[in-house]
Amino acid sequence: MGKQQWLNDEEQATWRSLMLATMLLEEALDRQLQRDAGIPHAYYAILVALSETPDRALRMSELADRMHYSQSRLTHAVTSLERAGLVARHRCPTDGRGQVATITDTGMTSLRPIAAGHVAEVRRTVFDHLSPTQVAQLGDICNTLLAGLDPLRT
Amino acid sequence: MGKQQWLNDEEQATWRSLMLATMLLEEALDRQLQRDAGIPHAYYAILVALSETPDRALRMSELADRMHYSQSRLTHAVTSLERAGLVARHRCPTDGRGQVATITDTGMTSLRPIAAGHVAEVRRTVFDHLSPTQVAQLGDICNTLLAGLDPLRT
DNA sequence: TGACTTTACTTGAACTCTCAAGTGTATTCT
DNA sequence: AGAATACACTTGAGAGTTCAAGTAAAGTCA
Repeated sequence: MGKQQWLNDEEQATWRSLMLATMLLEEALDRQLQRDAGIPHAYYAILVALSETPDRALRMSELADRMHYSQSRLTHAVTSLERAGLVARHRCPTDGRGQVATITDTGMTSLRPIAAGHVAEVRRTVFDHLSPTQVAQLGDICNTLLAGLDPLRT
Repeated sequence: MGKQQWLNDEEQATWRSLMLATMLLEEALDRQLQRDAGIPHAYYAILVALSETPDRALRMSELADRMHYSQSRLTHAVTSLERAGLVARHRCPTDGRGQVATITDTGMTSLRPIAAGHVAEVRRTVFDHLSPTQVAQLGDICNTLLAGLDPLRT
């Protein structure tokens, strides 16, 4: 009744390919970054987000929102990045509850070669294999899914 | 030289959408299974693999290969599933080093409604939003990527 | 046969993430 | 102002994954 319960053959095949491809892709990205930079992909993404900000700093909550990470996840991550000297934390001047995370000079300096290695891996695993048409198709498909997955998107 | 170092705008946009979509999708799948079945997606996949096998049993190494999990990951997972009574482990009769994992009757009985709930979530998050053309495109793209990601594939 | 190597799996520690609970600071309401 | 509530972030425990090291049973070869 209403919705069918199972996937048809084409959906099934696509689903299995998607699950396997995303799993292997994430593993490849994590392995490369862990090997060459000693940080997981999720932490690298935080550094990138901070580095792209005008003053290299963001409130914890704003950063968590942009990354789509939970506050707790972000706190743990920033704690670790702080220990590594790549990020610093300061009290927010305008809100006593808040904290501002900043990427340090060391972080910025480290990031450049790390980003180059990461992009090379992204090329190697993904874009080297896809035609421009496929890149466009994949982008459309992901944006379609995001509309359903991410209620915060416009 | 040779390869360009960065991504162009279209690649960049596709890449960010892909990373976000796969992250949110996995979170949705894990949350649904954790909530309704008390197991993570990776463990659910093990149950499915065992249930699809003729005699509901597989050698640990064979199972690890099929799942693309490390031996260690599988050992930990099966240990947990065994504690939950969903899987059993026996010594392999033909190889003293080996272990055979079996999905128990309890496991099989539990699996049916769990699978139904999972498939509903997959539909809700993915296939309800994609046209048949997009499903085919996505399948092609993933298979293309898998050829590069998974050296074990023919 | 007996040493050597390989294979199959397990173990334990370190790390990341989630979830629930906790701390301290604004904000709101009367 | 004072009480109640909401917000920003942290903390700690539990669970899953990885990695390196460990155990034990085959297989190999002199």
